[in-house]
Amino acid sequence: MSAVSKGTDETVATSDRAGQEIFTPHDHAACVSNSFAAAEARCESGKVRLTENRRRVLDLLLEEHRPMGAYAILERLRAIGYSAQPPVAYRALDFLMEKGLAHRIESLNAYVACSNPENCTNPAFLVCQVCDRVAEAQADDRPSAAALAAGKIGFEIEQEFREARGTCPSCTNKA
Amino acid sequence: MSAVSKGTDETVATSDRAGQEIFTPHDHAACVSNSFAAAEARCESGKVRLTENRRRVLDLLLEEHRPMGAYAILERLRAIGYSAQPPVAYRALDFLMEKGLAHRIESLNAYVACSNPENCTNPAFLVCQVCDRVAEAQADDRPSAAALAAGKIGFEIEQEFREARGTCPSCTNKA
DNA sequence: TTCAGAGTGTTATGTTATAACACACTCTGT
DNA sequence: ACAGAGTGTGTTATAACATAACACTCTGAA
Repeated sequence: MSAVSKGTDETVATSDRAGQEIFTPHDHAACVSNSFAAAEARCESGKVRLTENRRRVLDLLLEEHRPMGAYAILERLRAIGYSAQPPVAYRALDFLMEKGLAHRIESLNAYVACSNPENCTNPAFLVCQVCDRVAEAQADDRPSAAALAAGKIGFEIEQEFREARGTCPSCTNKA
Repeated sequence: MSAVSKGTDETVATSDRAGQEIFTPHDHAACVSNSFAAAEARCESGKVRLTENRRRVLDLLLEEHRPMGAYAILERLRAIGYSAQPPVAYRALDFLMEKGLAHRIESLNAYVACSNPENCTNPAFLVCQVCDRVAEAQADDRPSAAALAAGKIGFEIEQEFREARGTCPSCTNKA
């Protein structure tokens, strides 16, 4: 298994992290190596390991660079010659999410690799309903509407989900 | 079928719409009549009808006042003597969501009655992971982090999902 | 009165996720 | 060396959530 992408649209790097790198060419090889570097770093300290299975799933997510359902991941794993029952995918995904290397897109029941694992605290996702890609944006530092409401009533937030469905710029232009 | 609640915790009305009415006593009978009034109003103009099925499902959601899975709804429908296959629930829920009378909680795969159907545009949901209730807050008028990111890259947002998982005040106090 | 559109009933199936249990691997302390 | 704890895997089975498809009924307008 190679930690390497499919080789499409990975020519131009962008520095802005507003999310457009997903909908336009970007330095995908860097994505991959960043992500694996972060993954290894996060396993150094603890007792957990970046095992073969977990690598493979991370690799698939990075390669696709778009949300994948757990069963799509399983199919791919089988295609490359591994036996894989559902728990295999879910365990790997749980690990990756726990370590901040992947995110669940609630509105799609699907999973994506984190596009910025070094610096990912409050991601918001822009989900293109045409091409099915997802851009990950870092939320700004203003408290969200949910956080404000929570503060008012003494609700303690543990995790926020922010997702938006719509049409990405390149699909808008095609239409 | 009565458009009436179970009769618990429905004593004190609150006027603030920050969401606390879900986690504290409130005038539940008013909820119910507001919701049915809105439902009827939204059927006046069009060709669609607030049919028995749709009434029943709305009534159940209002009665529970917490998220219900589609299959929980089906169980309840059967319990009160109606045959009900999955499409029955999903069709009613689709209708209610289309008319803004119910919302889907993506992170739970569940549905709640809208707590403020007259004035509901950008709801954010606070989901208590202990008691399983959901408060619905109206988002403020600031653009969300997602909207800002979207604006920057020309992504056209159609719908936003804002959900937060955490612990509600009364469950925090019990702990 | 008939026709179109809206809604229902039903069967079957597709999709997503987890429980549970036996086993294997890898450290660590002795 | 090896026992024990903790971590991870393999596998079977099943739970939970959602939709496709088709025949039928109802209602209101032409």
